[in-house]
Amino acid sequence: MNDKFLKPYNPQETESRIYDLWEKSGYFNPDNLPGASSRTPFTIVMPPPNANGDLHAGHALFITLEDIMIRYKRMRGYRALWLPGADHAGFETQVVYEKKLEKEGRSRFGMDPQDLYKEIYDFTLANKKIMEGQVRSLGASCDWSREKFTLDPEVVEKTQKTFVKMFDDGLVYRGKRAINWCSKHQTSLSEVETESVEEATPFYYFKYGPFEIGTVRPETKFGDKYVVMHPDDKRYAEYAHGQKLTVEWINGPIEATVIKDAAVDMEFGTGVMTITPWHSQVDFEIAQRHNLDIEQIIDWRGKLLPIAGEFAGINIKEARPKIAEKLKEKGLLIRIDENYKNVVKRCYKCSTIIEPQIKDQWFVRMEPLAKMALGAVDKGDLKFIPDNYEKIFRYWMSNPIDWNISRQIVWGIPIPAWFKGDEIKASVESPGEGWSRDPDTFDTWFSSGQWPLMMTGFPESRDFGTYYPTDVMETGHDLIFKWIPRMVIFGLYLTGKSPFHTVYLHGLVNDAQGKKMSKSKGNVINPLVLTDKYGSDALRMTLIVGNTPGTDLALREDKVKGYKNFANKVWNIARFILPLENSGDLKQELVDEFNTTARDITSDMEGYRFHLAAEKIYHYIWHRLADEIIEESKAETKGEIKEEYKATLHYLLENSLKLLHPFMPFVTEEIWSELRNLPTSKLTNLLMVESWPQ
RNA sequence: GGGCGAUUAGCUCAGUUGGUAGAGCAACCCCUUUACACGGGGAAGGUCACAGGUUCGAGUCCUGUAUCGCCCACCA
Repeated sequence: MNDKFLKPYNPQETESRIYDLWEKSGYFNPDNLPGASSRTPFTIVMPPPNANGDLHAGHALFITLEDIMIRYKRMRGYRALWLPGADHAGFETQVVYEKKLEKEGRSRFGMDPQDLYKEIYDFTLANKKIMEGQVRSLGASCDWSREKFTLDPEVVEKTQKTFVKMFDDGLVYRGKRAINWCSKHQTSLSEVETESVEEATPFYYFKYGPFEIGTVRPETKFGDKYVVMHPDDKRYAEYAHGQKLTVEWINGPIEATVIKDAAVDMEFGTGVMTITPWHSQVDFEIAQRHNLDIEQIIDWRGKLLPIAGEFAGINIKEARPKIAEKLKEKGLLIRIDENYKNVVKRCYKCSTIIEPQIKDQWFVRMEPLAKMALGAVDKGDLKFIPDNYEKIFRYWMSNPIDWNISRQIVWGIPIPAWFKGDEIKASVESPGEGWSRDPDTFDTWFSSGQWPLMMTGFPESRDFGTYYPTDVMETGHDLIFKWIPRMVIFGLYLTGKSPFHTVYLHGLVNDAQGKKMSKSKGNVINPLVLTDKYGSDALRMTLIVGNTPGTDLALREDKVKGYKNFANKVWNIARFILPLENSGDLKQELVDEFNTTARDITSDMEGYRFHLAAEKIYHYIWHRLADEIIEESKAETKGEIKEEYKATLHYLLENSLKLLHPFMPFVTEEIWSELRNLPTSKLTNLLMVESWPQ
């Protein structure tokens, strides 16, 4: 027996060596597995980590979960393929990079877009490399030979072709609509990139001619020359649609026009409102219905335009109280309701209040696509774990809002759209002389939504035939709206098949007190610090045991320590058993008992109950094999082992290592090589390709 | 305003189809016994949020209540 067994298990000296062994074996690529062509494929596409920072605890969790599934299926005889990649993460990365620029006293505004792109590209590639090393350190048995990046030229071109196809199919349109504008980041954002927070906002009642109007946004009211009420509202029956009135307003008298529209809620406020179509989707729709003038009041930086007269150039935040004050001086302020609660949208990155602005953008028509997705769920082609997420998915798909895919940032895939006067064309290459390209880039989810297709070699390749549709999509439950629907939609639209049959959603990894980790709270736990200290196997077990799908997990260091002790326990079991001669009969009742446990664990693995499987193998190894069976095997004479136990102990150790391997791959593989007395240069007979106990 | 989830031992959490409550850590007692002190043995600890209901039987199913958490939402 190797001398290293005389010392406690040392993950630091073991893990990277074992990982190299696996990687060199070539078995991460399932085409190299013994009998590959006759194996049934099992495929997982790794959610590509954003290549803009270190791996966090959430990454560690998904890498562990997916690696468990892949290792299990590989041992079960499947052609197990796990496809790794990295995401350029458009807006996310640009925000990270802008912060970096800010620290250096620089700004992206005024920079040459080409230079900026090049800088972010270098930054991202450097991060990507570091990140890949971190994924390896957690033991991920993914096929690096098939790795892709969302900005690989081939991926970019395919992504653009999808847009062109959707344009031809009438599924994308260029249109004016109220978009979510972040005045700090100078870009539009999709619905999922904003967060709505309820806030107490003063609600002002102003006198507007003969009417009383309510608003939370006096600063938008300069252009309000339409006063709208419900056609059935008897209180205002004397006023006719289209009637003109002269009213005294902020900067003097204006001519107001009465508009009757059913969009007005008679119950709310006074039942009368003035509209600001450029800065509200509801108002914009009313304006379109009646063919009204639409005028911008607030510029792209959040300052008032010349229409505001004396207030022009003032930031809207400062302008609001000033304008209210002026209206009060003019005797037009009736009262203020200070207790009004209003929902305010903010940029999910910088919390800047989102300003609705009307802008020409590309939108994806969601309704027909959402119907396809619902159909897949109805047919049972798409299942969710835990299953309550099906309801959430259905709800979202039943109320789809057209998706704005235009972003005014350089870091992304260019939208292949071309303009010449009023003409619009969609094509990857320039249509010719005189056409200018849309300067915008795609929302990052437009490319990551196609990720399962890209990773499997859509539209035609040997891989695509073999590995698409994939099997499981494992990701965080926070992506139930952001990512999952988009992948399902693109998969169904482009191939007619859902890109996966099962969606496994894990919860958030919180701090030891169960509180959400955040940089501002300073409670972020770096998983790599834990693996350095206790080993990756220990962290993996910590993240799995007791962690049910969809439920958040509190990451406690003492738990990690506990599983480091377990790794050492396994090590010492090996130390006890390995020197014993492996011969003679098996004790059938112990074998039967083990097999019953193994079947139970297998059933948990098949049912995605990894938290139970992990706990059961842990319990068996420590409290049954070590505490009881090994103790029983000791003879009266010191140092002697009962003859009839020897072969059985070998049997139980070997098979326990197999059951434990998906969870704790490093320590089990290390013991296995000693068990098989393998020279480290020999790459066959690795535990990772052994058969799962039946 | 809707929706979802949670409420089980001091702490963090398990408990698949209903059958007299489990783990890890912490705390208590004993043991340096020749695989392991990153260890072993033992003891202790819960009216499973509350109130009803279904059932021979409910932590597990149904209804309601309370508290906490998360998500969604273009009523000015």
